[in-house]
Amino acid sequence: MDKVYIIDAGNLSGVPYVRLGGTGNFSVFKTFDCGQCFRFDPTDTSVSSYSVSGVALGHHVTFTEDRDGVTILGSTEEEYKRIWERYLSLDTDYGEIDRIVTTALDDEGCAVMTRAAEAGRGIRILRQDPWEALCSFIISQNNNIPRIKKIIFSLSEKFGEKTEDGRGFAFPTARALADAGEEELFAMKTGFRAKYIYDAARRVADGELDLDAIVRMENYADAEGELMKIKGVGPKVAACALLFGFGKTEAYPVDTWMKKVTARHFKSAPDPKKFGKAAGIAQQYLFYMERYINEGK
DNA sequence: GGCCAGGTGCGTA
DNA sequence: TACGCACCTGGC
Repeated sequence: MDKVYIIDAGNLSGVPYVRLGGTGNFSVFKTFDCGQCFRFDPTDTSVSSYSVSGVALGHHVTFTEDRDGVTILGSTEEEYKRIWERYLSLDTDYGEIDRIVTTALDDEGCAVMTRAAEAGRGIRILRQDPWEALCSFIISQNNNIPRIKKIIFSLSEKFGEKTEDGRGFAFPTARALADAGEEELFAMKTGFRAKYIYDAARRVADGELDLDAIVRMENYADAEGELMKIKGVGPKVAACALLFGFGKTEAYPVDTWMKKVTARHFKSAPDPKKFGKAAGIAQQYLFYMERYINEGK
């Protein structure tokens, strides 16, 4: 298992950067291509390197991978340790997670999971902001990724704070969206989801729903139940929010892709409980394998 | 022009 | 409990 370490840090025309080594088990491409996050776009896709840029946790950054490692442009060494190491889950031992994922099922299931883990190796579950994850996956329902991104971008542009470097916009707070009101949200092309976003924003802004308390909840069903009080939040949206924003790695979102992959490779759907806290990563590996197959590569 | 997209709520049996 | 169907919008 590779241990990620800082190679060096410095400034590039006034913009701070950190270079990381030991990133063999971290793929920028797969992490930002697996549909967990809607705020990053590819900015450099040349043969020898790959970059994505976007806003997370209120900061605008660029993540670049090449054969030497990963560079974070827009981050000091201090910010890496305080923010990005955790955001990217680079503090987590994925070797151990992969071991669980590939050994938890029966022989046939393990064979499938071994292939899935190979396909998805390098994916990291991002630790995103709880509110942003919740709101983003409400928007994602019955929707496609380009349009989800577009809606989130325009919501951020209109109701979010500008980032420090002035290159992007933070995701709007629940208070900002609650104050905007349902009609304003509808005007942002959110469609029938406007009332759902508004319901979520209002509950969070009013303190009726305490997202930090949900982060601290030990019991998954309790956390899921709390989120599902919101209109428009069912098991799938709750699972995505809990996995990508609330640190609940036992969450196992089942969507149309997962139904396809399950039907294709398993006699009967695997029981996510068997993966324990690794269920979310198992799900991501299966999901990624299915998308990879469908892209015909 | 109709169908579909990383679901959910609601009405009906 | 278990279905079927509508839902905003944009892209094909």
